Amino acid sequence: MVIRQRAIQAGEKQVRHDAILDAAERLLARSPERVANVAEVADEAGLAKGTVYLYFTSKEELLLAVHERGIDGFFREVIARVEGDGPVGIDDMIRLTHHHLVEPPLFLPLASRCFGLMSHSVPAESAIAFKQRMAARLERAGAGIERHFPHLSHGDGVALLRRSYALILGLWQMSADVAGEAHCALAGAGGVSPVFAWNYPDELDRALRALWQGSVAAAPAAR
Amino acid sequence: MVIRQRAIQAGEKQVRHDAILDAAERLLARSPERVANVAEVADEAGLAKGTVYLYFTSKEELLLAVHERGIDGFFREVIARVEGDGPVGIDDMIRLTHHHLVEPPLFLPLASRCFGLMSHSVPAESAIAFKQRMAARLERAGAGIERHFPHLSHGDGVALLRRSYALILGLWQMSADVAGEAHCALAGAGGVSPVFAWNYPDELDRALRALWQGSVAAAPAAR
Amino acid sequence: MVIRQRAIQAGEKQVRHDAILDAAERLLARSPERVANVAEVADEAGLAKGTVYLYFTSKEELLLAVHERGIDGFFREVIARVEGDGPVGIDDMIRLTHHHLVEPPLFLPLASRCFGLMSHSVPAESAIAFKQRMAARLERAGAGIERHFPHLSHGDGVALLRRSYALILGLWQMSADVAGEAHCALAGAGGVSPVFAWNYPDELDRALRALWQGSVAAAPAAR
Amino acid sequence: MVIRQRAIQAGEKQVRHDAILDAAERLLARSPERVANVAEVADEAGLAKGTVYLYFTSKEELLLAVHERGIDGFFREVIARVEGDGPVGIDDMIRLTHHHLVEPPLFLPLASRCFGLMSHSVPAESAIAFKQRMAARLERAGAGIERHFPHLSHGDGVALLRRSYALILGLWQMSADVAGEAHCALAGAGGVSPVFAWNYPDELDRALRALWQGSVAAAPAAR
DNA sequence: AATGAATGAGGTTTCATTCAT
DNA sequence: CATGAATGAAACCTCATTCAT
Repeated sequence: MVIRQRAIQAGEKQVRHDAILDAAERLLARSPERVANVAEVADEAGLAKGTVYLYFTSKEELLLAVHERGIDGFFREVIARVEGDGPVGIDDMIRLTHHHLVEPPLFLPLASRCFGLMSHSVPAESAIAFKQRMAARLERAGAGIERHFPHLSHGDGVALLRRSYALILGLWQMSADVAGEAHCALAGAGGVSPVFAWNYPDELDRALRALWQGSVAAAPAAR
Repeated sequence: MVIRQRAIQAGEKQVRHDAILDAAERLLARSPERVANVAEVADEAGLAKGTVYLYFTSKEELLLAVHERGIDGFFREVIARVEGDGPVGIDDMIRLTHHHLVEPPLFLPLASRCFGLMSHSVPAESAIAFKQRMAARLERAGAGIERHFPHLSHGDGVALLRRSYALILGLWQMSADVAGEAHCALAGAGGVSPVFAWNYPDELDRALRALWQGSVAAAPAAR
Repeated sequence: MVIRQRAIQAGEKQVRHDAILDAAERLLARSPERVANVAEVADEAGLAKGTVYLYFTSKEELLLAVHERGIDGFFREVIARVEGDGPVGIDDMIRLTHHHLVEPPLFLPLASRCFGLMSHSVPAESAIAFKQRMAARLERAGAGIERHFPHLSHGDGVALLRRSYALILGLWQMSADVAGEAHCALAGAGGVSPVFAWNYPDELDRALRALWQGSVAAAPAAR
Repeated sequence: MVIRQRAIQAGEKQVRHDAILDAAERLLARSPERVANVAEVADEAGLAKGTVYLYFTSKEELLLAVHERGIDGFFREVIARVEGDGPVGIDDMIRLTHHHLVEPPLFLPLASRCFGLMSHSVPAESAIAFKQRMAARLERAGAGIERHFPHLSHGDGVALLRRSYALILGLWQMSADVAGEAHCALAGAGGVSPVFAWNYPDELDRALRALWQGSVAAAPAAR
């Protein structure tokens, strides 16, 4: 392996850090059905295996970082919107969701894989730190949302986001479930049954819309 | 290992088949954080490793079968209720959900693990067959539900079940997420933040109730 | 790898167990300067890596077993001699030592490597069991020796063996010390210095003889 | 890492050289059960990893140097004593041994680890140089001892030191052997067996005393 | 049918050493 | 001289699956 430019300064290190995340992301996106091993990630990043371990404590932490970056992109824009001056409606929120969480081919598979993968392997400290960063984002986004939908009271924004995320993830898993191709095949074949007459993006759309409409209306669901 | 009586007749085979599922279920329930390996399952069932492969093509198929049995229990009772004579309300549905899906310690971890585990490892045929059995149950349950909630139109029952399941699974994963213990710790510590001020069973209850109330009311969410 | 005859019965298993030990021994003897890895051992035994782990919990336990077998051969013959009818003299003991511990090319390198290697890695249970088996042998051999050398009192036999072993090991390490070849080179070159004018087998001989003579004489060293 | 003053002059280099040895020694003493890695040594010395390699060809050479320094301290005092004017007795020698070799927590673990570690990794040149320095010390000490114990003839002093060292090292390894804690446990439990009824310092004391007494008496062991 | 011995691919992590800066 | 980022070989062990008995 050619010795690449060394990352001496903090900025350069950040670049390399991100390059590794990019590599992992590319691999994940390329074949969502499996988790790349560290050797592959290093290779994809044009680095040696050991170098990856200079930037990430373990493979799990690397995956968690990729995941977090995906979430972060979503939250940053949500927060920018809800804390900005313009009006924010349900459609805007759904559009953001699609753009950041549904369309990128890697987000959902990774999110789905992060459970079970990390619960066990990530040291408690990292897990807590992750959760705290997450909480900060959630809280800010939730509060912002509450400002835009006057019928929401304190805590409703966060709860809404939580349920949205549950739907996003849960529905995706149901569609990706056992052999998604099979799903398509059956949908085409059986045809009429409402069991197969759905596809993930549309169904998510409807479900989210129902959830939000039900929540921001005059008589919101209990927090 | 003692050589047990050979299962010659179909009935005996079914018994052995179920014994293996029972064993896997016990192990899963005993330590939900890990997936038992085949040797352990065989051991727990009082059989040899090779014997497991006489009844299940692969480990994945075995897990899928355990999962399906869990789902089946739920659907059988749902169908019995909605096709029975008595009245059925939202509370009844939520109670059944809790009883079959939330309370058994193994269901959710397993369901969660079934994605990603099976999507790629289970041969298409098995996957299709699984989906078809699933579809049949769903359809019957969905239709039954539609009869009990007059504002639902055709297909709404199935959609409602689908979204319910998404919430059940999605919320559980969020709570089990990265190191559930960390969650508890933070909940106790920070205290005030609505981000941590929730627990799975209660939140699921509220979310399901909101979903169903919103759906079965006069102006249901679009299918 | 060709599937070799399976070891079904206990006897066959013992054979395979020993075959693995033999393989490890051969490798150790072939290149005493390094510890073979498990893959090599398996290969040398004509087995797969995994098979080695069927017979030994870990690599350390395997090495410990090789070591113990070497010791065992020595003790078995010592015990046979001292518990037999014939007379036993110092020369006999020294001869046995040479035959079992000095001449086999693997014993000393392995013994030397067993410290530090195992202290950390072998679980306490195994270590205790090993020590207990060792103690039993030592005690029997020590008691037998005391019967043949009337001036020895209780415990002197064991102490004598202990010190003998210390000399065997300590002197060997000094000679094998930093690059044994260098030793030879210097011995030939400088010539006259008593520092280099010794070789392991002879020096061990003299040291053991002095130790035993001093110990079994009328006024033995304090236990 | 702060860029420390560069060592331009020979004296400064020696200081840095020793600082590295000190660091290695401290780490070894702090946790005798493991060999520190180069990064730790550098860190402990307040230097960068690469700097260590400016002063030592390899990790092995570094360890060898630490070891040699330990031996050197012993020999320097021994030589001072035996070449001094006062009388020197067996007790004095044993006292020196304890002070320099037994009591420092790092000496024996390191000495023990030096075999096998170095035999193959240290280039011949270094090994020869090491041995020659060692020989010079040994010879001087041996000769001095012969002057103080009139029954010793030429070469006996060196042989005595050699055997002493073998006992020191050999016995230590036997006591440190497989899981020293186990040893203690068994010693407390079984109680009566002479196999466990010993501890290193006392046994070494007795063994050395016996060796020296037997050697310096009128009829010494053959050289 | 049942067994369980044998297989061997597969992945993570450590760390001595090098060398661009 | 000093640094520390980068390297990549090396080694362990697990476990799903096969197949001789």
